[in-house]
Amino acid sequence: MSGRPTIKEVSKIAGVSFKTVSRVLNNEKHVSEATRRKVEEAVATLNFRPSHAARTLAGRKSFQVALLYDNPSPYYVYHIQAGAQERCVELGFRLLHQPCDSEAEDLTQGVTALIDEAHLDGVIISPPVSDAMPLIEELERRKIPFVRIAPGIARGSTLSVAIDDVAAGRELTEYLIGLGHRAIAFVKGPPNHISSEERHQGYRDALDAHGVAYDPDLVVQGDYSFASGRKAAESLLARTDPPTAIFAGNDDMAAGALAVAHERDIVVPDALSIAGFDDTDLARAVWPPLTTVHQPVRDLAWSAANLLLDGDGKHRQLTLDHVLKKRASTGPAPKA
Amino acid sequence: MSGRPTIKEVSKIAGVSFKTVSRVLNNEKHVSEATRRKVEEAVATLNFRPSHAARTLAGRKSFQVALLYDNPSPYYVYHIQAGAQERCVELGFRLLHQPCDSEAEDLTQGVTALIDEAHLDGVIISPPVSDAMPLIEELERRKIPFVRIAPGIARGSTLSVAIDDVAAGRELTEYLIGLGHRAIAFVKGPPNHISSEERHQGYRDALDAHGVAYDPDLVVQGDYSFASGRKAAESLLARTDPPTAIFAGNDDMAAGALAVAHERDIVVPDALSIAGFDDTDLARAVWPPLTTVHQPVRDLAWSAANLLLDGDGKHRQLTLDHVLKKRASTGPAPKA
DNA sequence: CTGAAAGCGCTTACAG
DNA sequence: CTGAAAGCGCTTACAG
Repeated sequence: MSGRPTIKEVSKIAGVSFKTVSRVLNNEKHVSEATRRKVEEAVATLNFRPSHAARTLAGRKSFQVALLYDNPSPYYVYHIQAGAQERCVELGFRLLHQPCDSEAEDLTQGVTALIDEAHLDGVIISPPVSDAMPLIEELERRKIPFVRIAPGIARGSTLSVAIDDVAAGRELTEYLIGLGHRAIAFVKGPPNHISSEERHQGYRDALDAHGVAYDPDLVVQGDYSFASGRKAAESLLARTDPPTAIFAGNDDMAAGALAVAHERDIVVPDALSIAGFDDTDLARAVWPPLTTVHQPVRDLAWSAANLLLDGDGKHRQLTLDHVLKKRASTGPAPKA
Repeated sequence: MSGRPTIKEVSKIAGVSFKTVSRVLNNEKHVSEATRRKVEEAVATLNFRPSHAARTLAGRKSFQVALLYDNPSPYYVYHIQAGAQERCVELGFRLLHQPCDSEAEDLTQGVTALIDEAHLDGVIISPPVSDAMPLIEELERRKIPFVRIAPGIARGSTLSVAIDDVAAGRELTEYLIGLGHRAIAFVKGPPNHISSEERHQGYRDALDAHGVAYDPDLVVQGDYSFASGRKAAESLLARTDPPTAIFAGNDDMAAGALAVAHERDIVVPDALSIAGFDDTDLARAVWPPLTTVHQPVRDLAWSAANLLLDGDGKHRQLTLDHVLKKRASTGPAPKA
């Protein structure tokens, strides 16, 4: 039914055996330049495309890897996909985008099913799935190559790419301290996102280093959503001694806090400084634009794909640079 | 090397021929309940997963479709992916996420290559790729099943799902007119997004219907980006007779216009009303929240997948409802 | 309701 | 440097 030409038809036109066509397609050595050229011409003439299914079935590689994600942030997912996709295509691999539920009972089963069905050559795992330990352990047991993006737990010897969330959290906090702030609140992300815990650790480290007492009442649980940022800000600003600065674990929550400030006519940054994390589009779209930490999301995924498919096996853990972005949502602490 | 069990091993354990196992896997009729049960048990015991490559190669269906997208909006792409993915998985299909360049010379060639390599059963095409006519025509020629999301051109008899952008643009404009605005600016999206042209048409229709003169100087070209919204607002507000309302073709541009207003201490909505389109997360994250048109992005993609894979062949064009969201970024026109 | 044969379009050893 | 045989793990006709 499908008029797709096959390797055999190509071989007929090129006047060689179909095995030779296969060699050319796979860029094998030991093919004379003349033969190679003839085959390439025949391929172009027929507009031949090798069947991926046939290659996968016959060969020992599928040239397919999956990207696992479970993240409510369109911005994050979009850039993770773009970076991973770019590097995979460059290296001749297809990338399957696989949403999943990192908390689900059957996460491991679902992923191993995909691995088997699709004969996957490897898996790229973005947070928070990158910290789903039962899955990670099963992949190690089955010797499936994988790479983790921003894993917080047991980074160990597995392939991984991340930024230094602790250092970034510390830098941002130190910047706020430098502006004169002492009552600095922190809004945490969901517990299964280890990065959030690390940013919180950096916040504590900075307070300690500068002799500012850590006040647990100024640390509020959020879930990385805009709504949770609103809620956190409302509870913080309801205090008799509200903070002069709010450091939210990501930009969405910072935007939520900012909306609360606007509603209450609290001028940012004059009366209240607000900072986020990630430097998503949102950070530049709100007013005033958010002071935040730029995270190279796309590069993280690009590097992860590169490590998985084209790594040297030696450099197994990669740490990329982050950048503190000072914008108008933060300013000197108001005089008491 | 891979210890994957095959259909033959399942058949041995179940005590039937491997052909019968195939029947059970494909939910064919004419299998006794007892036999079916035995096979299913064997499948569970071995944790058997059929090889997708083998099924594709042997059968005439690959149970694979691709989603084509070329859209700089993470929000839009994320929800399009989620909706299409959900319905595909429900119907037993795998969805390949395929970014592409709708303006590229070799768009058609790239897509047909994917179709051949992956033996695709169909294609879901999101805007602006859904209006790349050379591609659409080639798919028709090759009789590849496809469905277009929000196509503007030649909707014709091809499968498609959309909202009524003209009506939505008209409603939003009428709302602004109802608030007393007469000098209403419109910021257009990029020319290859036909939806933008249609929203603009709705804007014109509303002006006409209410006897408001159409002023071409109040229509500014943008490209759906935040930055272009900023630029548009800057040029509009530099006029000696600036508009009292700005209707931006999407939320990102509206957010850009809003930022300009903030910078210049123009109070929104008291001195200037601003409206967007799409109702992305951004619309609710900025201050004041944007009046906009809610577009059921996820449903559009879900319905597109459904039409492609489970349609009745009769209802070929689907129009989903939009909703005007009145929020705080628009208000009565200031008294002259 | 169930089965034995052929074949999908490639790659993998193995030869020469 | 090139080729003939076998086989990957399934589905498709064709039988009975």
